[in-house]
Amino acid sequence: MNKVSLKDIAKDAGVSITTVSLVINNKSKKGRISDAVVERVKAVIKKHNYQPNIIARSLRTGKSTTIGLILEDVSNNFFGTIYKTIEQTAYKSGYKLISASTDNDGQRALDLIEMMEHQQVEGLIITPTLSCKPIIEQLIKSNKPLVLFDRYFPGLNSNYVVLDNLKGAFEMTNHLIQKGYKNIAFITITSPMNQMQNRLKGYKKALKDFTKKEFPSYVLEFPYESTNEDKILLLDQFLKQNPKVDALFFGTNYLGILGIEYIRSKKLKVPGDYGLVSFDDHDLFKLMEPGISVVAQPIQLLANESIKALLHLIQGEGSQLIQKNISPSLIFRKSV
Amino acid sequence: MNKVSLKDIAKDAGVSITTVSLVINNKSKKGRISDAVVERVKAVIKKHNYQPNIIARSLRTGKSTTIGLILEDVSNNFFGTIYKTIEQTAYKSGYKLISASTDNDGQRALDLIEMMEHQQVEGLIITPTLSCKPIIEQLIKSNKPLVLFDRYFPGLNSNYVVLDNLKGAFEMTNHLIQKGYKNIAFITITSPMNQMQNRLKGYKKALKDFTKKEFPSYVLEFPYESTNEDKILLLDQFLKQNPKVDALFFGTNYLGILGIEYIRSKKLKVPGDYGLVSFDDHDLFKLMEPGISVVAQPIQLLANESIKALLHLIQGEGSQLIQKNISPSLIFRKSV
DNA sequence: TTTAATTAGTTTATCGTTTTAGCAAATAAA
DNA sequence: TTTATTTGCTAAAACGATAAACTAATTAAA
Repeated sequence: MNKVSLKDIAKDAGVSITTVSLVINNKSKKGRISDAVVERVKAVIKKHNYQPNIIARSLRTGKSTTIGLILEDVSNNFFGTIYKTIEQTAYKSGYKLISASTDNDGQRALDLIEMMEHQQVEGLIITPTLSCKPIIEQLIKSNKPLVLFDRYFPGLNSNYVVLDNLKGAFEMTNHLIQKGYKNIAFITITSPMNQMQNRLKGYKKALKDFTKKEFPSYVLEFPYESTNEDKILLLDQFLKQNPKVDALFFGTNYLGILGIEYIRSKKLKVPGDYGLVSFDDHDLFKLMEPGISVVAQPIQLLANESIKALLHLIQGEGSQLIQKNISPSLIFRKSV
Repeated sequence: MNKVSLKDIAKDAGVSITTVSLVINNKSKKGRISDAVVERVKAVIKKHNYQPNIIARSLRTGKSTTIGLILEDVSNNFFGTIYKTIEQTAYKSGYKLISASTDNDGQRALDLIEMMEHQQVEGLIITPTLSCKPIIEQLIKSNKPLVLFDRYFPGLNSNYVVLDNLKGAFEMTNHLIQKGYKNIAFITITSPMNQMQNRLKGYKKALKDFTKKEFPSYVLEFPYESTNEDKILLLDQFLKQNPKVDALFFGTNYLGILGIEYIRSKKLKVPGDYGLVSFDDHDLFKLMEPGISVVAQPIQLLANESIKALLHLIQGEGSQLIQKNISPSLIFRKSV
């Protein structure tokens, strides 16, 4: 290889490698290198277009300048955007990123965390699955810089950045109430992680806060492992058993899409037969006729807060817990 | 740090670090280490849950076991899926990935390639922008393992994995002809890269091959920098100037979506007023009523071929050029 | 019996940095 | 003038692995 090293630069500049190293790391003051020598060395560096070998540097300093990012699924627009935003900030700050998707597979999540540890990442941002709890406890104990994303474990004192799911569901339910709907159904999926539970809580809280028994709660929870066909069937059953229901609030965007398919197959009208809203925005909700009102996540903000928090932890500034509940923004379209 | 190193294992097992290293790298045969010692060492490794320091290994071997992946935009489902698939295969093969998005920004693409070189990636998969041509030429000359993805430079002898865009456009145009459309418009965007040009070529080839002057060609090319509003306006103008047009073939999915918005705003019917098809699949095309027929890219296959090719190059097996034109699959829905 | 070959390891150099400790010369203080 | 301090720089150790060269003991061949 024609790669130039410190040694080559040192020889060409007629100084020791230590001197070159000091110049590169802007420690010439501390190393008491004269301005003349600094200039000379810099010139030689430029001449050879020298860049330090980061692997050697990592070995010596013990810092990999690598961050691990574990998401649910990068191929999905939400996580893809998160990834892209985090990546950009990380690079700007001199860190590289290694990332992977769990697809909500508990074992895979554990394997990935271990793999990242092995890759000597300096810190981790993780969208955890339930299975991660013990290992996350360990990581916290060992003082590893760690930020949970999208969901967290209420019992654990971890750093996290999540959407304020409760608030989002609460406000959207209020919106439906104000629009005159009396029998609002919340359609969700049973999930062991707290983000889904908080959405349900927000819905229930809205009903409770605003009413004197007028507003009954209708909750349909799909089993976690149910297929799309199962869900359509369950939804059909549910709506037949609850004919009074006049508005549907779907707990995630893919449930919302499923709902739309159902509505269409039954030739029902939105907002005529049902008011329809969903958690999480999606292209389809924007482009459909009518557009679907949603509780949208401020994706860039979530990503920025996460990486900001992690860099803060890595750089060891302060040791307070960072726990951010980011407010969602409601987007009103024509489906209500 | 409580990190155990080769030295610790060696001490505990009562052997030299070389012996441990040989065991770890499965070179005990070549190093003539007795089975008994191998077993003892392995036991100690397991006991300490030792994993070699990959940074030290990289420094010594000169291999970073890192692959660079430069895509157009990971937040978009197509590239996100590509990323995810490549990542999985890479990890399985012991490589880690560092990736980034260009957003089709020429300067950014160049910066990213340089950054990846600095990170000492062993090979690169790149979705190039026009600006990349010179640096790619250099990379080829320096024998860097390199696979272009999604598009390539016809003049350069590079490895690549791309969709057979010509074939896709050709077949879809034929499909429209067979369905009885006589005045098919191809709506595309001017792009300096060859993938868009090949789509246009495929469309023109189909018209030429199948007809004796019966089938005129109608091409609308949006300027590269036009806004969505510009495009809608241009489309409106174009259709008014060409009232005979009875089918619209959009060159990319986001143009297709734009087309659908236009159709909707004008209260036109598909396939009544216009047959409508698009390149690249999209959720919306599946879920709309009617579903839109598309030329779909076999995403997993494209990703697998790319990473397979790169690993092949990195492992230095054979030096023939790898140039894959992957056939698209046409998905027929109700829009024709 | 002597020599050669094989076996089972070890010693040492090295990858390219950073960092600690140290050495002269120059300057300041006593 | 002698001693202490500062200035300007370098030598050498270390990070944790791999790989080439080497040693000593045993076995096989001559």
